[in-house]
Amino acid sequence: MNNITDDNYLKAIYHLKNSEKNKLVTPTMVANELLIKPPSVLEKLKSLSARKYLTYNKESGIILSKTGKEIAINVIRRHRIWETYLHKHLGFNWSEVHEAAEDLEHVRNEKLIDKIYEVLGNPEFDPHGDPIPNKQGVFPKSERKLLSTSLVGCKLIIVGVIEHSDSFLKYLSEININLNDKFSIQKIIEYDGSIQLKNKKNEFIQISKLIADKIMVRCEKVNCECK
Amino acid sequence: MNNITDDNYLKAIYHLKNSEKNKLVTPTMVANELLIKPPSVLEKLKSLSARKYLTYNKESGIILSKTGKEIAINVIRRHRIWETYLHKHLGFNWSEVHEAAEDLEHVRNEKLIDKIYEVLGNPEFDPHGDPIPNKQGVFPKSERKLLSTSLVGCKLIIVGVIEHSDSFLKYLSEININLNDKFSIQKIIEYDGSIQLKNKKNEFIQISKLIADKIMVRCEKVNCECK
DNA sequence: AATAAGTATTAGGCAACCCTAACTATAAAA
DNA sequence: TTTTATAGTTAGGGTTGCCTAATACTTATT
Repeated sequence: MNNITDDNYLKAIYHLKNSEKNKLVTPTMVANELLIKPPSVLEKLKSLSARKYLTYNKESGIILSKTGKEIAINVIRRHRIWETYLHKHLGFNWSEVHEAAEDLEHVRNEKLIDKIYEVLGNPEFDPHGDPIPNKQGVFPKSERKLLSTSLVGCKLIIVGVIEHSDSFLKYLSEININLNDKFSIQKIIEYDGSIQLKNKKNEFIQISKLIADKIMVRCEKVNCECK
Repeated sequence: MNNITDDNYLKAIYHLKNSEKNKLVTPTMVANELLIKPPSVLEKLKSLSARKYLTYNKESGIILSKTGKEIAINVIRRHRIWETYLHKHLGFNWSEVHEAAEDLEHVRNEKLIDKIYEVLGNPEFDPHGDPIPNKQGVFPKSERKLLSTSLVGCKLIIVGVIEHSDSFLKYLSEININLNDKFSIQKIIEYDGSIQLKNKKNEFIQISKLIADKIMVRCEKVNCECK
């Protein structure tokens, strides 16, 4: 439970690095992510870099060191394991898990996290479809891609979402799209990029491009053009 | 997760009040309990009393207000529910539960604590035999008494321990005394107050007065003199 | 009553985190 | 190129939570 702030900074930096690939991570980006002001970030960066968790300069931005990355991955690991546990063992739904996990991720008791990981059967993905790194910090491989990059005829399985907001997750539940559901792509409207899906019950579901950009899928059609 | 320090102060004060009944709670006692120095306590007391969680003056010592007591009981409730959960659902033993619970007790997600309490079947006692207050803050009744106040012939069931230290709990396990075990009292040595117990397998276990002072029991012999 | 011992308090400091205000680069736009 | 934003930085502040040193009380003990 010590160093909750360190945890949060390192996690935020890690996330930023991975979301905006190739772009560099700046103090202002971190400030926005953590809902604080840039000077606070600057100050903390000094402390974190003094402890060799990262380096920072204007040219290359903030770069996590090996140790810094390990800590961040560990926080993410704990977060996702808890989310999975809350979902599978305590009946929390898609949109409820995040908040509780946000606190639980800071509990550093190793035996505890090992135990619930084991009880869950060493899962590779959390209830949002996000990969759970193993104890060595290695993420599982998967051929996930954005729904919006799929083609007519793709046989899809929903493997994850990019946005975790309550409203988004609730919307998905409402239109009957849930993790591990299977769909085929019926039609893609050129005009606005919206997609018509067909589910197992032969019902049709219409999805806007905006939504399709936030859903991760795996295409199970052999040799599909989409890959 | 906010106000972890407030939680810890209020919990410490509550515990002190209840352990040293009738005695008044002083700043130095709190400092010792929390492993900090008296001036830190004095300072915090100002803040807590400004927020009406307690009152303090030299004559009556530190006295929790209704709200203060509620918060303390809630922390204790969360702690004991987690301990029970770790023990029953995650296979932690007697001496392992405390440390993890010390962090988990600060996670304030109500749905989470309600859920695990429910999954456990609304238990009334934790793995150390300590009572778990219900959601309204009411502790369950029980006729527990110290083993050291028992008499020859008592038919006892172990319902709790007063000390939670690792070494103590490990010792009890080693000499084969565990929660809910049943014993009868075979002999009491006047000279040093040590007690000879007989277990269900007719094995004898010798216990010093010091140990007997830290074990809570319930006597199941009808109309026993010990009450 | 005088000394010793321990408790309560005040004063003054330090570190962690966060903030606003103000200044400096830097990059985009006019 | 000059203006205008925007991002980065520094300076200076506030709060919380903890500390040491010094002082003021109390309470035993001699």
